[in-house]
Amino acid sequence: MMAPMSRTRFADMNCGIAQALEVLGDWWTLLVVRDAFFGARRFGDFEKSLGIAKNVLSARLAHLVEHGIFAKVDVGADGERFEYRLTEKGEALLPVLTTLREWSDDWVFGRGNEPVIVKDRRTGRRLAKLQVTDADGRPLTRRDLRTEAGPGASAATRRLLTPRPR
Amino acid sequence: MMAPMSRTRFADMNCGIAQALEVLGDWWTLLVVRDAFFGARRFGDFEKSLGIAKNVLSARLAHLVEHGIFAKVDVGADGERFEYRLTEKGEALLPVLTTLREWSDDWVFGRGNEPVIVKDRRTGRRLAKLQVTDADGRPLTRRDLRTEAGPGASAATRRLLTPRPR
DNA sequence: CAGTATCCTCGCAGATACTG
DNA sequence: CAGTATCTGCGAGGATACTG
Repeated sequence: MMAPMSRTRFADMNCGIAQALEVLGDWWTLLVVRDAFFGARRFGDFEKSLGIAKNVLSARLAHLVEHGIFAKVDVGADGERFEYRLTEKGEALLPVLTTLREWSDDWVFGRGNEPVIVKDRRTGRRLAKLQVTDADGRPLTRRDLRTEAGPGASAATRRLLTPRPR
Repeated sequence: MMAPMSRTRFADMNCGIAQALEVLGDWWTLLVVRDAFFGARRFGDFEKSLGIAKNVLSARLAHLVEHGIFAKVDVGADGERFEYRLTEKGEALLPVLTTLREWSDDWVFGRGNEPVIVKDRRTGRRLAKLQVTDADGRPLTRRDLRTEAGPGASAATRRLLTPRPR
């Protein structure tokens, strides 16, 4: 009986998508990057906005630095203070986040307050109706759940990463 | 002493990106979707091309069906045969995969055979040099690792999901 | 404030045997 | 061929105490 193997690594698959996922696929990773686009720089920024455990955040940041997505920059005028800043490689992830948000806008929430109808592409048959509601069952619109872009984000970035006005 | 909590769920975060990751964030999920774009339809198609365990694949497919990304279509002319087909919602994920692939092309591999230089965005300082090599240390180009698009993929899809010719 | 060090626990995933 | 059932285990991630 063979021992169960550890998780398969995608790094040696012959596919750019798999490669990207190997770097970005962890649960928190893309959210950390998102927060960076929203202006988070310091350890505490990420910690507060994500509500992530310190050790996990530490590991994620190290991982992202290791892969050249963040630069750990010494800004220690007074002592040892660091900031995590997006590199060019990191900033190149903006389109990935943008398309994720767009997909979510269109398909996880409705664009306005109408539910999302999931259809089979060929037959056109309705497969599911998706509607996000509040605790009382009243439908929520995408605007009710607006992402808050931090003060550090540029106007252009904020526009890209916040939900489209219907 | 409090018991450690289970993994944080992103579903109730006020952010479309988090919502999308809640659906797509599992390790295999986007690769399964990718294979669907490449023409995979049957259980065995995914199993073979991904080398994924049966039960895991089963769970992933069920998850994707549940979220309306795949439709489980009965094509049982002879008996009980099913196919998993992308719905409209599923097909809308193509831009997500495309931007992931583009990012990988540009930043994980070099575009051609030149290594990727990771720079700090502001200072311009070089942080890392990335180069994919074979077992003997010889640099590989992105073309050496070409993704194979299956026969089921349309020409347009294949073009979008395969590496750019340098 | 910015982490590091521990401990703990479930969730994901691998292997495999089994069913129609 | 298309799964389901079961067992197993790594490891990501949560909580918390501690350090400069």
